[in-house]
Amino acid sequence: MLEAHARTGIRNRLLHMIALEDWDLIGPHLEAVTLKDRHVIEVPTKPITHAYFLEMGVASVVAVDAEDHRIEVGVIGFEGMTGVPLIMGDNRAQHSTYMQIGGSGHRIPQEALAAAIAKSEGLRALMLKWAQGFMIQTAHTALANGRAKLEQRLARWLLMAHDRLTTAAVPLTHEFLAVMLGVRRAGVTVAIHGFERRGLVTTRRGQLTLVDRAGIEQIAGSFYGTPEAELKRLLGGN
Amino acid sequence: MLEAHARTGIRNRLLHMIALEDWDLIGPHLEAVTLKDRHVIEVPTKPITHAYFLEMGVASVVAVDAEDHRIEVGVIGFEGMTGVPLIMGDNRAQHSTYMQIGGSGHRIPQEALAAAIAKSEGLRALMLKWAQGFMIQTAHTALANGRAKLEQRLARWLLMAHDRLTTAAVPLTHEFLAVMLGVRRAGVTVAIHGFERRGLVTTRRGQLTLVDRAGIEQIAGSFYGTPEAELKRLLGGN
DNA sequence: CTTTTGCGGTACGGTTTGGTACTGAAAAAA
DNA sequence: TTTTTTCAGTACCAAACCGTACCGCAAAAG
Repeated sequence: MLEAHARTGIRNRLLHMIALEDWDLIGPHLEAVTLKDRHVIEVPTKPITHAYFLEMGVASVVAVDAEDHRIEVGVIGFEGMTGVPLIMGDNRAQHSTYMQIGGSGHRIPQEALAAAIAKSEGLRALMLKWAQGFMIQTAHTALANGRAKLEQRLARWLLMAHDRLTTAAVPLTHEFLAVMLGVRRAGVTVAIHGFERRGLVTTRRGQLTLVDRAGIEQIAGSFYGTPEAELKRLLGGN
Repeated sequence: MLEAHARTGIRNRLLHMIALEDWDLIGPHLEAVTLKDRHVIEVPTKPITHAYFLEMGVASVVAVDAEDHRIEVGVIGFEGMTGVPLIMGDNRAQHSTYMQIGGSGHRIPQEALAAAIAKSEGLRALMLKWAQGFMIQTAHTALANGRAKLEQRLARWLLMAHDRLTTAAVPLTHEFLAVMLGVRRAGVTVAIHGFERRGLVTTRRGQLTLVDRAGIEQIAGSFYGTPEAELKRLLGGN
């Protein structure tokens, strides 16, 4: 639980943007949580018990179908929250959501969130705009999946991760990157090797560090950037 | 404009599900429209002036980036409405939306829709659930784009179109199918030829008719079906 | 009926990616 | 420290798909 005056210590953009008069609807219900690597937040078809406002780390939202095909459809960090369906009035998880890079955050029970959204129009508007931003991200993931090459998609992912981290180090194995991008592990290895050879990243076992962000942006081209710009527009430039 | 008693003639699922007490917020603002092939409904970055409730035909929502890469991220028919961002409190079009297969519908001005959603909780809940269903569709499009083969994606698209048409004939050129799937026109031609050889479809210039829907479903596998089932769950089985 | 345009069938080389598998090395566990 | 596990590097063939292009034919326009 967080008192109103405690918000100064909060990094989460959404929590930060909650109007003072709405804070009583959210703050008292928040529970600080540590979120380790691979911590599972939502499981497909199961009820969503909490929404998580991340402070640190990166969560992956992964779509899964009946034949176990899977691919990442969105990433969430300190700029947003998990549990988008809750905002839409649905309490069933559609996708698999888990921490891709460990961190921390605050979570709120589904019931408390629903009550808060029902009571405050401002709160509802804020979260709907976040949901809209997340939709845009998913749409652009669909675009990248369909038309970008492996190297471009990898670059896009690294940039999105970097945006949500405080260091340039991305602690992740090739295996997990491959799952998220929906490609072979070996393909990721080769692509990363190419980045390394061009001086864009350095690597260690289970870790990858961005060195030349501009260079990576150049590779990603226009597959990166639109969702980020749109989220800024939706939530204001602060 | 539609009177309350005129709703019996309506095929659109969403309009049909609007509660009687909410109808006054919507019905009087509706304008019947004929929607020809390629009719443009929304243009990226421009304001959304109307939301369209389709009666017949199929609309495509196509994501576009700065380098003009494009791919379809959703299709809409009589089961839904265009202008999802309006539901989320945003009035700017993110994607390109246009009629892929001509038809008809009713449109409502953005302002009237916004006012209606603000006034009625039930109306808001209904449309939010539609938006949630559309999000799921987009996520599964991302999944199919990343992991399905051309043949599977084509099968998926044909099934989604068929769901929204009254006849088994899909009046569409290979060229447009290719744009939506984000593949070569020639690739579509070859794939359709394969379907035809297996007796799944018959073709005429600018038209394609489903013959063996079950066979097409088998090809699409689990890439088709989830969004459809989820929309049913969200909006009720009626 | 003739002309023009757009659509579909086909081809070919090149690139990208998948499937699979083996290996050495780094990190974690014993 | 030794053993076990996990991860990254690499290789090979096959399949899928792209870029491009040409040509004949159907449908629309004149």
